[in-house]
Amino acid sequence: MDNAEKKKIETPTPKSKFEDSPVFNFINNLSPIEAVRSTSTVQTFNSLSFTSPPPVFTSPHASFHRESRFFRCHNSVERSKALESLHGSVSKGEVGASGEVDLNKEATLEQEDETSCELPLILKSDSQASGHVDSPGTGDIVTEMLLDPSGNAPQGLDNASSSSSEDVSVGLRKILDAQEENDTPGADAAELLVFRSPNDSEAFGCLVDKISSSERRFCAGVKLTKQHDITKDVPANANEPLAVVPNQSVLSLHRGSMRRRCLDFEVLGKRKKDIADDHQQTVGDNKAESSSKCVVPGIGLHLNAIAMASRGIKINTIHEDSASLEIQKNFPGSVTPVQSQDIMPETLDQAESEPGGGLAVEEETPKPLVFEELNQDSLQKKKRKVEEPGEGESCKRCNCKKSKCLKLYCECFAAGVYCIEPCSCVDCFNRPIHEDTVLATRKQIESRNPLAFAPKVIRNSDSIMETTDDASKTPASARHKRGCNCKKSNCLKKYCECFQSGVGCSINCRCEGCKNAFGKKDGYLLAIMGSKQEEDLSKIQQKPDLSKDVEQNPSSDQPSTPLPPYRHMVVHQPFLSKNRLPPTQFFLGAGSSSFRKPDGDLTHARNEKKPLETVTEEDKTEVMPEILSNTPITTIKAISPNSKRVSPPHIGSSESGSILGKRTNGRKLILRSIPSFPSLNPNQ
DNA sequence: GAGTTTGAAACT
DNA sequence: CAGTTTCAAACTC
Repeated sequence: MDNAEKKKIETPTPKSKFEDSPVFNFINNLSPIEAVRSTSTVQTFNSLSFTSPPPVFTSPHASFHRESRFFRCHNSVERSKALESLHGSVSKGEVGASGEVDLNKEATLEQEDETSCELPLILKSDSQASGHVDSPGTGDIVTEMLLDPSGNAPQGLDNASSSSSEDVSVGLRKILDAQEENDTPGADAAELLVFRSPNDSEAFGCLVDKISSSERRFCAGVKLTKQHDITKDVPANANEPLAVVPNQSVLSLHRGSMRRRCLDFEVLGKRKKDIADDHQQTVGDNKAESSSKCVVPGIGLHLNAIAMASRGIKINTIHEDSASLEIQKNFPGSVTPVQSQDIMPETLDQAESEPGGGLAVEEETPKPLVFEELNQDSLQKKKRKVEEPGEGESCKRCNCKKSKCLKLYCECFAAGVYCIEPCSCVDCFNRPIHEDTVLATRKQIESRNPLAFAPKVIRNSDSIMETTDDASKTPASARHKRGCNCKKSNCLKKYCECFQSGVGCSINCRCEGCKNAFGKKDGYLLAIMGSKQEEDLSKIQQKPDLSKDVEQNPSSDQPSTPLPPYRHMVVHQPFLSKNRLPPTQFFLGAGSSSFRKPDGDLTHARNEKKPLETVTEEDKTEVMPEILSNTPITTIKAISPNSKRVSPPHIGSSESGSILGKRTNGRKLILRSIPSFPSLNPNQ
């Protein structure tokens, strides 16, 4: 059935024969839904087919898809099993099998050819889909599904599923074949499909699903070996990284996550095996291995990586703002997963691709696509430069003596990354070799505290800038999840987690004598109080639709509106959804710097942004963030004349719990995540 | 680099 | 939940 159909489809059949051919039957079988599917598919292809990875397009999409995909991976052991089984079947298919396999293989090969070039993984898949008109429709569907599981894919699948489940398996086989075939891009693609998600997921991770994000981080395992292989394959000469650079860069952009050194608990299957192999080979020289990992500057998937990345970025951005410089220095940055994405991929790729790889701070951020600029030599030098002195900074390293790096005391472990060579830990168990142990320990810890591995800092987009221009410059939106408990440091040293994260203290803090430069607890409280009052007033004065207000806010919002900075970021990263979540990233990236920017800049940014985004989107984003954010804005009065946006919820009560608002809290979260996704497509 | 301080994490 | 201990980072010298 499938074969016949596929062949028919592939080979241009005279229309006259259609009636007789299976194709005809196939067509007949097509339901109205099918038509819809094709339509959607077409759209997808069109957009995707445009090889040049429009940052805008890719990132949103990618992140979007990845997220869902990742979840799958994560949630289901089945998946790994399925993959394994499929994997196993691959060989079988090659040997024996049906035409399907052959076809698939061919397709795969073609894909490789096409994709092996410079196209980002995403594009690879895309190209596959779009490029192969003749390829089995099912295959396309599968691809589509994989690429965008959350998006249109499901529909396509449904339709496809009607044809048969085999199709799906075929599609998977394709991927697997590619992978098998090896380190080549194809393999990469396979991995990408699976692993890219973590990255992006992080991006989304923000407020909506912290927990999940934390897990994702952990899951975002990366097989360095593979990566290296990829690198080699791309250029004819492996020894000449230079040639590779461009390609890698491109690739890296889209699959930065892969390169991260992370704990991968999810997919233990093949990758795990590989890792184990690697380790066995280098058991004695764990260091060597780790070093390789270490090479990756941003390695740490998680907070660490982010922080590092953000640092680089920040430094650049920060310089602009002299005032903020000091603080910036002290604060590596924020910890937002999202941000990492932008930065990390490149950094990682570069670093990895290059033997000496270090962290090219300057290049990474600002100009993601400019790989050519990076001269390998210079790059290496830079990296080394950065690495050496900053090693401590660029890479998280622990110094654990007794915890075996299996407790949250260990920064690496807490960040969800494996310890690497540079770590000075003793009896470290936080190594890929002990993956099982690590996993078990992690679970144990999570059982105690589900949020143990969640980001410590929650950044809300909206509130970000709510602070006024004020000196306090408190990143209103960003707050430490649990708050600090400082007694003697006055929240002015890195002992204080709030301070360390570059965020102000909040109600959650139990600190004494808080003088947090990013925002005092008192200020926070006052802000809340003030906001509440304002809100009340506003409510009284304007009882119109809340929804209306919310929507209006974005556009009409006062300078006080936090959005601006946020939007500003958006420009670079066109995710609508990100707007909210990303705030974090934004926040971080610009991190502290962002909020420090002069109002003028902010305003400007706002203005610029507005045009870019649809009002709707903003509205959505706007509303949500507010709700979510506890943001205490120090100068609420000045800020929110309208007081529309002013967080009604916050006002709810002086206490954090109440602040969020009973009703709003849970509900808001949901709204946020859901609406944003759909919106993305339309914009694109 | 060693020693001290600090506060989070872990334990009771 | 509170008190205590353990731990490693941050800090100081």
